[in-house]
Amino acid sequence: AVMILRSRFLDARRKRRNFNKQATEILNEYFYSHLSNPYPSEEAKEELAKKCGITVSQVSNWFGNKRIRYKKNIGKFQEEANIYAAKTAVTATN
Amino acid sequence: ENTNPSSSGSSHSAAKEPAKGAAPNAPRTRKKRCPYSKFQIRELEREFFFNVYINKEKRLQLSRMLNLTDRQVKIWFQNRRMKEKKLSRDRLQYFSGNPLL
DNA sequence: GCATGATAAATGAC
DNA sequence: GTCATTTATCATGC
Repeated sequence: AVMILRSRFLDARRKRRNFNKQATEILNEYFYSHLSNPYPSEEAKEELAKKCGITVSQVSNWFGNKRIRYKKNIGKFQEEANIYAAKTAVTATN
Repeated sequence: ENTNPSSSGSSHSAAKEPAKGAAPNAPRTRKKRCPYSKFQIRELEREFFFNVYINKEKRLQLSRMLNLTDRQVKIWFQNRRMKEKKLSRDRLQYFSGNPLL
């Protein structure tokens, strides 16, 4: 039984599964509302992890990938940026 | 299996700024990430198994054997220790609160 | 075929 | 030394 769990852990480590849409929404909201400094603190990471149902390491991975891929091609993310900018603007007015 | 560009040929091989002396205002270019070969990884892991912290002598010896710089071996051990720590955290999280145990 | 999450070299703060 | 990070690469999803 232990061996089964161990093997399950080992191959589950690198099996990649996309996050659900809600988690991605939460992460993107934070990223685009902190675009001038998209570096969440350790506490913010823990809170995001809890809300998204993922680990803190996964939050760090997501922001690392997001930062460099956004910087590398800002134009590709322009539409996405506008969407979340409008979304946060709406919530700010409420 | 590995055509390793780092630390090859010339014994002093500068790790950064391959540009010739033309530009004095060195725009220090970051060294490109170069994945190590299976052989290099095997030997590094073997040494890591014996001692997580490597001393200067073994570091120089390994760097010569694997055609890497001292700095590369040193950094590999640092990253490897961080990896081990993360693996421990993941293991703990995975097996904790598991009803099957 | 790229998008995406995870990992492997490399840097820098401290 | 640790450790968050940058960057490229890997592996998978779709």
